[in-house]
Amino acid sequence: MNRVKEYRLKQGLSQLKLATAVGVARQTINLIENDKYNPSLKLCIGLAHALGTDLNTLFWLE
Amino acid sequence: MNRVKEYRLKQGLSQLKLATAVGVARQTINLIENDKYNPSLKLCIGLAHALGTDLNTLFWLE
DNA sequence: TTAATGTGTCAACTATATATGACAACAAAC
DNA sequence: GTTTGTTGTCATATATAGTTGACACATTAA
Repeated sequence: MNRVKEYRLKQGLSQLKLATAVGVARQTINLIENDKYNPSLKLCIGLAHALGTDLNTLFWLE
Repeated sequence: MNRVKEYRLKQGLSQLKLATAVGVARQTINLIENDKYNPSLKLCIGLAHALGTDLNTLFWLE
């Protein structure tokens, strides 16, 4: 589980807009949001920046 | 850049011990510490747990 | 109705994270 | 002066992250 979808919607972005903002394919965002796989650190950092937040907020769920 | 080496030494662990604690090869730890590549989120989370810290501390360097 | 837009998913491909095995070089210990 | 542990690095191999193109199914607007 992660909070990518929550923060994406908070910013009013579609999967496609977030994907192009971050330089990946739309499917990649979709798979991450649905926990279908395991993104790279570089992509996680890109997502955190694009969504105005940080790694812990998006991916560190204790 | 990341703080994996710093926190590994803080815990008195060798690359090998950290690698086996986290379930990867020693070379993988070595490459991450020397910024030779881009680990997966799952591995980053494993490292954070093994080193008693969190994602932001290890990988969110602003 | 038709046209957009957003999402979920599939198949096939390419790029790269990670594994395995090995070697050199150094240090500390014996 | 040779063992033992640690690190850096190489080369080859495999698993999987991420791409591209496409389709179905909604919802909303014209």
